[in-house]
Amino acid sequence: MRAIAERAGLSLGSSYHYFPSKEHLVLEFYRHLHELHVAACAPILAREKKLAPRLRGVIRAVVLNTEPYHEVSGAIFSTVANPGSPLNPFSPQSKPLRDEVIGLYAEVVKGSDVHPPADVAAELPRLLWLYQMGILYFWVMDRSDGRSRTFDVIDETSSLIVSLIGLANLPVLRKSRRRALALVRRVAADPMVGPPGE
Amino acid sequence: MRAIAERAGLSLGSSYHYFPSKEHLVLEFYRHLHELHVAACAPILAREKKLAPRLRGVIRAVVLNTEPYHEVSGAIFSTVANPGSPLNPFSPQSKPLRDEVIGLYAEVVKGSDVHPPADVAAELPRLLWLYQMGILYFWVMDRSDGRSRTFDVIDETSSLIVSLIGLANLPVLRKSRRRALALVRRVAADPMVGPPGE
DNA sequence: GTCTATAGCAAGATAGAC
DNA sequence: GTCTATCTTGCTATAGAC
Repeated sequence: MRAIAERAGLSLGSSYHYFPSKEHLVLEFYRHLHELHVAACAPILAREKKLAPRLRGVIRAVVLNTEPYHEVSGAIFSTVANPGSPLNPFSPQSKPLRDEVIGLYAEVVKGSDVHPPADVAAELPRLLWLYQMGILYFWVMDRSDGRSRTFDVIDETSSLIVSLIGLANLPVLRKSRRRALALVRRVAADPMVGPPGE
Repeated sequence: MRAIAERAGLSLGSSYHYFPSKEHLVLEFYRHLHELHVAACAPILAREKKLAPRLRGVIRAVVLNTEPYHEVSGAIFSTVANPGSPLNPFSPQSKPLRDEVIGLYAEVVKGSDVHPPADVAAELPRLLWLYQMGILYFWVMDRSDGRSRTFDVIDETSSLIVSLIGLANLPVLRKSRRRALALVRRVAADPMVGPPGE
């Protein structure tokens, strides 16, 4: 809070005039990042119709957006990782924003040329949100120059995911697919992660 | 440290006679848990020859072992999640123990009836270690009675992983498999995660 | 709205007597 | 080896003057 107040050209005390607590401030910060992200994604989603570049572009945009805060991301992550924290991405307090992000990934899939089977389509946005979380975790740890490792991982994994979706209908994979999706549904029904609109 | 000293029937000051810092204590705690885990796995690995129950048993044993510390696991996780912390599971300081855990998963695969292709076999132990990390993260967040959700996830995912390994040789999956494993090799070469013996 | 000053707390670690 | 007492630091948040 001291560092933030200093950057804002304010005293520590004054910052509490604008935000009642650190948590409120950080939640606003999340929302700010998300709005930047949505704006950065708009041209990508308008231009690209193939799923792979859509997914790749949106995930790359997350990292590019968040890059200015990489230095402090470790500290943020430490507090956010606490299961009891309202800032935890799986917490009920984070649910409104989480649902918006999941909605963005619904748009990534819906506006693409890929039309997965209904059971896949139903869970895919949430799974892609989880994928984004995984990438962000990798990014937090990544100390490579220009974050090249993160971008490498994004390029490869996004391509792999799209390939896997294409293969999901193969008879040999169908049984595993059904079991995996049933599991995702069960876990998502948990109040900690929660379905939209609860 | 205060709480630990109290549980040990010591004063705070005295606890520093046995451990030079909190980090040293926690690393010892990790090692203690790992040794319990190895002991718990021995009968499972001696009895079971099929990969699925071996993996399932070993992962379940991790959770069962760690269950007494679930209440504080969130706090531990908070400090451990920090990329700069020596207690971070991906840190160089954690490497000796990490390699031992990876070795345990090498044993899980090696002693089983499944003989995956060489490229898969080379990276599988590290991937299973990562899988264990993911399960532990889920477990930290899990507030269900008796941790039933975690065990549900373990049962399903371990089975799915073994199925996927069995399918890895299918011609339709071979290309994705090669790309995925190449990526894992590249990332594992990173000093943050690091190959054994560096 | 903004400031300074400080309350209040928790934590890691140390000093020095016994 | 163990204790008590304390240091030091870092943090969130508030009080109250201007």
